[in-house]
Amino acid sequence: MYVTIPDKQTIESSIAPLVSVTPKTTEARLKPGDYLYFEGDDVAWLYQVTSGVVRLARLLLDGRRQVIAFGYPGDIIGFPADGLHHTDCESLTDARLQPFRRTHLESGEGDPVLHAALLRATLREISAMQDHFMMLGRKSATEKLASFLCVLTERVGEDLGAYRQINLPMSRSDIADFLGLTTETISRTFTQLRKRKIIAIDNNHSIIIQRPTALLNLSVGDRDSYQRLD
Amino acid sequence: MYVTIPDKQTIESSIAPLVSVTPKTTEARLKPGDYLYFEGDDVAWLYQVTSGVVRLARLLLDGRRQVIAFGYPGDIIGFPADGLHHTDCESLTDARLQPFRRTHLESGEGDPVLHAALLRATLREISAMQDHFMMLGRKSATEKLASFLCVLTERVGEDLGAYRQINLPMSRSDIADFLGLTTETISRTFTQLRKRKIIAIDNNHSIIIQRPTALLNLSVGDRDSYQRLD
DNA sequence: CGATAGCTTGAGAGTACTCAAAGTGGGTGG
DNA sequence: CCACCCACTTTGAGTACTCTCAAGCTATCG
Repeated sequence: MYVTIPDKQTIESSIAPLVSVTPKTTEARLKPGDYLYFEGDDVAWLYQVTSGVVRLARLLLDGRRQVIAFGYPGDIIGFPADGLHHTDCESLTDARLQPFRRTHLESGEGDPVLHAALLRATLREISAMQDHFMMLGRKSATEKLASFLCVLTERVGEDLGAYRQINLPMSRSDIADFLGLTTETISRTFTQLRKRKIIAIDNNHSIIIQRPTALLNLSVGDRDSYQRLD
Repeated sequence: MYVTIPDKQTIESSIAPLVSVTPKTTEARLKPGDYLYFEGDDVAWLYQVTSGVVRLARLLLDGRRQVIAFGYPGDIIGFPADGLHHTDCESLTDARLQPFRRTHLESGEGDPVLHAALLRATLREISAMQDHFMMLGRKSATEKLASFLCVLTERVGEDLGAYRQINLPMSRSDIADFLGLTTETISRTFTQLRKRKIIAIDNNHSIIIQRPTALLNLSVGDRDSYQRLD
C-alpha cells in the first residue's frame, strides 16, 4: 500500500484475489514480528496478502530506515530485481499470504492468466509508487498524515455508526519512516487532528474519522480546513 | 534515472540496448521541448532512450510538480498502468528513442526475448524507485544533491583530465522538483559545493567534479566532508 | 544590444527536527 | 489478580534547516 492520489479507482481491481489455474500452494502464515524475507534474499516466491498487514522496509547504513510500503490484503509483495529481495518483510499482525512462484511472473509458461495478473500488479506498483513520490517530495507533515489516513480509510475503513474507523497495526515510528517524518512529528500531528476534532483516537492503534471531508481537504493541502469546523 | 544507493551494479545491464528479433521500428526523434506523451494518454508504445535526456513529471492540481525521473540513454520509459500514461514526458535535448509495442510487454507472443527484457526492466524500475524513496524521505538537501550528482557522474560522466564532467540539460527547478526541494535551495547547495571546491561550475549546465570522494561522502551523510579539504 | 527567462543571493519566517523528560498501556511474573 | 516494567507515545523547549518573498544578477536569444 502506497499513499496515492485520491480518486483513483485502482483499488477494486488490485484487491481482487489472483485466481490461479495451477493447484493452490498452501498459504503462508505469519505471526506479529515474523519475517517473511530479508533484503538480499533470493526471491523464490511472490505473495498476495490474504489477511493481516506486513511491513516492507530498507535500512541505511547509519540506521536511518525507510518503510517502503505496507502490505494490506490484496497487495502483491516480493517483486524481485535481479532475482533478489530489496526490502525486509515483517508481519505486523497475524497474517496469511498466498504464494506464487516467481517463475509465474517471469515466464508465461504454465499459467498465462496468472502471468498476466502478476504483470498487471507489477505495473500498478510502479504507478502507485509514482504517486507516493509526490507525497514524499512535496507534502507537509499534516498533508502526509492526512493522505495516509485517507488511503487507509478508503482501503480498510470499517463503518462505525456515522463514522468510519481504521486500525493501525503499525507503530508511530513505522508511520514516520513511511512518510519521511519523525515519530514526534507524527505524534504531534495526530494530536492536532484530534484537537481539531477531525479524528478521535480510541486507542493508539484504532482511530475514528470524525470529519472525513476535512481530512480529505487537509490531504490535498487545503489549509483552511484547520480553522473551519465544517 | 532515479537516485539509487551507490555501489549497485545495476547500471551496465539496464543500459544495454534491448535486442529485438522483430523488425526494428523506426526510432522516435525529439527536439528540446517536444512532448512524447502526456499524463492520461493511452499507452501504445514503451521507449528505450537511445540518446538525449527526457523528463517524466506529474502535476498536482495546485501547481506543485514532481519530476518522477529523468530518462537517460538505456532507460526504458512509458510503463503503462491500466493502459494509461501516468506522467508527462518532455524532451530536454535532441533525443532519439527506440519504441517497443506495449503488447510486447504484456504478452510474450511474438518475441519472448523482448518480453523478458521488458519485464526485467519493469522489475528494476521498482527497485530503483525504492532507493529513490529513501532519498526523498530521509536525506537532507546536501545529501540529495550530492547523491544526484554522484549517480549522474557514474552514469554519464565524461573524463576531463584528472576530473570528471557532467552535463545537466535540465533546469535548476527540474532538479528541485526531482529531489523534493526548491530552486533556491538547489542553487544555494550548488554554491556551497562550489565554495568547498567539491565541484566547479563551468556553465550552469556543465559541472566538473573536483573531489568525487568528498561528494560521495556527502551523499551518504558524512557531514565532516564539508570541513575537510581532503 | 536589449529583453527575458533562469539563476543566485539575502533576509526573515515557519516547519520539522533534536534532545529531554514525563506519561501511558500492555504484558509478565510474583 | 495486582504490581511492576519496559517499550512506546506524548509533550516541551530550543534549534536548524528549508522555504518564502524579494531583489539583483547572468546568460541566452532574438
